[in-house]
Amino acid sequence: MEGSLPKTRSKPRAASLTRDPERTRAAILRAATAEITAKGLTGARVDAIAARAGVNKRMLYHYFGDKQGLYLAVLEHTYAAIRAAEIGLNLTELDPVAGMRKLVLFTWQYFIDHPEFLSLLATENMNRAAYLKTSKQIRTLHAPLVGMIEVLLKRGAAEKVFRAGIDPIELYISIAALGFFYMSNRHTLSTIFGENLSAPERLVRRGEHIVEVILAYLKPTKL
Amino acid sequence: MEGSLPKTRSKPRAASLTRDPERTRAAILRAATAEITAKGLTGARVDAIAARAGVNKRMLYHYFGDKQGLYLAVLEHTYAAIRAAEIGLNLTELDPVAGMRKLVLFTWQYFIDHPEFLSLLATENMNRAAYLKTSKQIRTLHAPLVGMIEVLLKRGAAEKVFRAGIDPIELYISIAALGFFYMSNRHTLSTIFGENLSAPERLVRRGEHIVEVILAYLKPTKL
Amino acid sequence: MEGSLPKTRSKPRAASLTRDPERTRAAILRAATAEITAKGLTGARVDAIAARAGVNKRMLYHYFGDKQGLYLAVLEHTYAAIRAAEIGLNLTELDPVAGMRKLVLFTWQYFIDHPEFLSLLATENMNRAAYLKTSKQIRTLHAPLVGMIEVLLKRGAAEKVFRAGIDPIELYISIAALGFFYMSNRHTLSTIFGENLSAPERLVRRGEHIVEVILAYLKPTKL
Amino acid sequence: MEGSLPKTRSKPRAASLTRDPERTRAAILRAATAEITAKGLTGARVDAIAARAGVNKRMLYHYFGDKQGLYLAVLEHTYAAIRAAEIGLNLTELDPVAGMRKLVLFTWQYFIDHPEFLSLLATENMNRAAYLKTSKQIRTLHAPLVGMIEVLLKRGAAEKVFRAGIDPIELYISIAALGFFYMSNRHTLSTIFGENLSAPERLVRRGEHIVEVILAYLKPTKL
DNA sequence: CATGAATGAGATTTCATTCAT
DNA sequence: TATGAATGAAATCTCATTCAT
Repeated sequence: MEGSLPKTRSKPRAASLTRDPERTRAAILRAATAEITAKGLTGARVDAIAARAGVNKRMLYHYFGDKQGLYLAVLEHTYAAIRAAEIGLNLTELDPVAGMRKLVLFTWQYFIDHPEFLSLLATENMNRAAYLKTSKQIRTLHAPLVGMIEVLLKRGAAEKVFRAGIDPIELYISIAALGFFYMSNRHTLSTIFGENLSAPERLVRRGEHIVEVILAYLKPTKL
Repeated sequence: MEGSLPKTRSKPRAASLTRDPERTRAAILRAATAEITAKGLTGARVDAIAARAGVNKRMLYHYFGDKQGLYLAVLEHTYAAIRAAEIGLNLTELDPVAGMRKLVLFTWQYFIDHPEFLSLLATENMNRAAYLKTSKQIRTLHAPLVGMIEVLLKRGAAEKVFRAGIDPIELYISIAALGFFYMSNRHTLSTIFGENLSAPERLVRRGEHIVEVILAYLKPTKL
Repeated sequence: MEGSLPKTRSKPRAASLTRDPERTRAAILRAATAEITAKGLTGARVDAIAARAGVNKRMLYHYFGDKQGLYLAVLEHTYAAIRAAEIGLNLTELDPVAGMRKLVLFTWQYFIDHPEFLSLLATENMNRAAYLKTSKQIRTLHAPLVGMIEVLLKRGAAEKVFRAGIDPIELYISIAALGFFYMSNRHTLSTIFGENLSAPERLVRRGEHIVEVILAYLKPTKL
Repeated sequence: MEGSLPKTRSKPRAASLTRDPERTRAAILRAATAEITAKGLTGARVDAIAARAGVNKRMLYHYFGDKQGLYLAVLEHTYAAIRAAEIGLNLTELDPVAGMRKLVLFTWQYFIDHPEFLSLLATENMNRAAYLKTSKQIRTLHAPLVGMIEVLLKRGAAEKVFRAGIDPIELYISIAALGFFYMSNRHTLSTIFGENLSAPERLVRRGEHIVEVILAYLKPTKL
């Protein structure tokens, strides 16, 4: 009978914290992202990642093969995140100036919110993009972005609010550059200029500056 | 308390070829710069640096204390080099627009010519500028640069060729950003945009673009 | 920022024989005690300790952090051993004179049997007890010893077989001194006096001498 | 003429600090004694000795051959010093009790004043007196000391102030032990007993204790 | 006599990875 | 699935000693 008094209790198994493969995998990935973006690929320690994830070291190898495999997983996961975020941007429904402003500010805010993305790009560039080159999806994923910018530029030129002949890739690199460099290099810049560039109000001011620079560049020259 | 006489060590052999401390120090610094900028601080190997410099490993410790001391020396030396080059520009003798153009193009060309500078900054920022903050010279090293830009901006405003109220630090960060990001991230950018951003003629075009962006931003708004 | 994927390391081979953490830890501690007491802290070699323990060198760091941590463990373990042995004496059940005699002879025999204890103390005193001072257990470890001696002295005074007013710490230092110095300095003493102080019968005679000295000191002065 | 105005001054040679072999040798010996007694033989650093002596490292090798030779010189010099001090003790002119008291207090005070002597003995004993055994003088140097004690003991026995049948070597070892151990182990003893054994008034008290212990031992047993 | 740069051997410590349980 | 002890290779750093100047 089920309702009877307990006799000898069955030895309870040690309460394994996870036993949930998905959770374990996710915890490792999160820990690895933090560790690798903080210390770089060679600086990151496998032991530290396992400890941070609260998981046995052996599990890293079980799920990701080796440290390099873990790095690739982190990279893919991080890129996937930014792609997902970009989907929500419906620039083409706005007027050209408002659309451009939105793109610029979105990009800037994304860098503020995702320092791990900046770190990872730095790491990957030091690596001469060795991994990224092996990815087939990456390339096609950026076509829509360039397309969106092209549409904005064309409509802006037609409406005489933008100059004609702007190269969308050159422009996008500049939009990214103005935010990326500020955020990725804010520690050295703060040190050499003796100013705290990470202060929230300073970030707002930087965002406005970037918008100004980009819009000034796009503005048609008056006769 | 220490017992047992030490084993007599084996006799060292023939001494070095140089006996020229300055040369040795410089060779180590050069080798360390190359190795550290290629592999990062944790990725760089002390053995590799010594081998590249053609000196005994022991010398690195003799001259620089330890790996971190060597890294700090590389960092200071690299920063000093760009700031020294900037001083040689003599911008204040030119008219404001020409002076600004010269500064922008110099900065851009410097990044092209000194990829090690870009790498080192990336490494140091991953470290949250921990080493740079310990350097006492660094801060004063940058005052002249900001001063030069201020002079240019003031004279440009007086001559009505620049807008008034431009923040020189904000401006310098943008000048640097437009070149730095392009060069430091050229591997990933080339991959995602499917264009070889390292081609010489492409670099020239980027330089012109940066000048355009900066000058458009500085241009006074017509009424 | 760290670039360049790490070289894949060569695959480790067959694992150890034991897989018995307690045994491994104990083996390392035993080997370290032997090596450090024979050569001193700086003279002891980590490689030699690992070899003597029959374990991989890496394990020393796994269990004890570093060489200093290992030294501290040796120190604590060695002190704990003598204090534990003392507690087993049950002195308080004997009459005062017999109890004191037993304590003196026990202490003397302990020094004969544990030359590593003498060496370790010499090493640590050269260090100005720097390591011992960091140990939290050590202090409390000695309270029982002093307590035991106090009880003996009080009972002896009450029974008029000991003088009153004896300081237990001063007394214990003298008990230890008379044996410790003889054993720890027996090599130089044998040399300068031209007598083999390590001969078994000589050790017995010394033990009797120490008992005599201590009991003469404790004896109440007749009027 | 000597009184004329100076013309071109002869280039003054850099003011070499020493150029005085004896001074240099003595400085090295002093520095080596300090370093070796503080850190032990293996713990002492050749560089540190040279720096402390304010002398070029090469000089150590010039004067003493190698590190081991330097150790031997330190040992010899230190022994020579205690021998010199003992010469002034004219114990045999005093009455037995006063003479014994003087010997005990002299020995105690010598240990207080010469901690380097204690350290060196500890080091040499760890070394199993390997060096001391090679010295031919050492042995004969201690005969007078033993002789002095024998005379005191005999006269004391004759005058019925000392027991008969005391072994002078056993006694001397005890006299030395009671002071040596206290001083050489004062760091660990202070730590485990939680009392500052190095305080000046504490040292005075210890001296009195040692005298008491020794005289109680020598006292004839009343019938 | 004096300097200090240079050396080779070897010390301690770190690391990604694997294996017994 | 999960644990953490164990491993070999290689990293950083130290040291007594020698040599060119």
